[in-house]
Amino acid sequence: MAEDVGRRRMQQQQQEDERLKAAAAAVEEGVGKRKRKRGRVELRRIEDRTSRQVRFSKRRSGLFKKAFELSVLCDAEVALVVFSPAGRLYEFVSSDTSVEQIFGRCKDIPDTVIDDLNIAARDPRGYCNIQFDLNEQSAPESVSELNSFAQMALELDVKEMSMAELTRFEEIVTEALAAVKSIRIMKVAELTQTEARLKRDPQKKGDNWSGQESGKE
Amino acid sequence: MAEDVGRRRMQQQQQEDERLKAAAAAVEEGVGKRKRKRGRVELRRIEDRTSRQVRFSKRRSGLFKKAFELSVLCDAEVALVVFSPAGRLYEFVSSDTSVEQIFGRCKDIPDTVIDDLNIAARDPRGYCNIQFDLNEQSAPESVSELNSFAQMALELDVKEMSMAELTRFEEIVTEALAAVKSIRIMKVAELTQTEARLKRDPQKKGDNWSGQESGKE
DNA sequence: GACTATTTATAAGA
DNA sequence: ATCTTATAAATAGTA
Repeated sequence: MAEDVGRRRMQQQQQEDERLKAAAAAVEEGVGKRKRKRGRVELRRIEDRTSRQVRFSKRRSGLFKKAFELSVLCDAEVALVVFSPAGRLYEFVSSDTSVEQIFGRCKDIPDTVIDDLNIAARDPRGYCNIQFDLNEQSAPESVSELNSFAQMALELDVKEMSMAELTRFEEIVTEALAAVKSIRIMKVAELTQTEARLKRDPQKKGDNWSGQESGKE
Repeated sequence: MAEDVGRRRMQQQQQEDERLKAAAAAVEEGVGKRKRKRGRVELRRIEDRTSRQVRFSKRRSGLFKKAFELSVLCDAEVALVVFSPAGRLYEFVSSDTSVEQIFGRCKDIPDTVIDDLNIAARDPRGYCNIQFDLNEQSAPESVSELNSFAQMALELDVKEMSMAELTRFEEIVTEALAAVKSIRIMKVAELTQTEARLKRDPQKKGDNWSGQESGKE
């Protein structure tokens, strides 16, 4: 790590820190009604009805726009469905196929959790789910998973979470558990075999774009 | 950066024009030196393969983040599926239901086209999908477990833990997961009951803004 | 993956 | 809801 580089990062990091501090402060003083800076929002359910409605409208627009742009720019198929709290449904599909068709394609493909945002990736061809490959870091960023969870747990009151938050939280904990298990198993293997010499041919976990991509994505 | 304050609208319009002109110019002069300004992109399929891949990654991340934020902030159900050009599938679902379930809900609702962005809205009024009727059970007050775990996760470096620590940690996470699950289940039951009650007494909604929205369109 | 220059998105206000 | 403006985020291009 270069020192000067770290200095640069401080700037961006400051924003994160501020958010964390704000969240922590909000938790401490209970129901914060402080005057936040414009544009900044803590990631939790908006309590005020009107405000929530407005934000829903705006953000929904933004989300659909983004989805549309992604589909055009990158020639990707995108299907997006949003239920408002009132139960109204909004949907977007990039191609001429229906939502059901696109989603029907999901079924036969096994899951592979990719990151901490509840994104799962499936590879339609040659999916071989490697559970624990001791030779590799099968739990690469899982630690960050734990950290994000821990952070979330500290910032939010679990009992006050909305369904979406709770669901998300549960997913994170699930991932965290998987991560811990994986880490422990690797540790066991490490201790058992002084060295990793179980090196068969490291199979590539399928390709997504050009065929040679290590790690995630 | 304050010289242009007060002319935002004009500027935005100008930017649009610039984009169009630039695009037209680029087309005219063929493959010129099109050194586009940063951050600006014309809305059409990116030809360069590598560039397309990079943008896909970045924008996909952004899109999923937005989807997640919308689900949390506005307590909305969101289902998002993206197929990369290579056929890899990424998906996000906000609630505890599967993608298929959420999209299954779309079928019986008549469409209403909203705008030119292929967004359709459907009003679910009149159909029922309540499935589970759970009786509220003992609330697992193991929230403290979660907090202790969170604390632990933040203070300790998971990768540096001893076997004993790891094992203990795994236990805690397991407990935490159980706690979160039961909390969420209870919440689901809660919501379900509320929902059922609303179905009977449509008068006393007051939980979302459906009343105001119902007149729209 | 990181670094900025810019553009976008959007939270408050009016 | 609409428009404006200040700020925060996203991200295109780069090394």
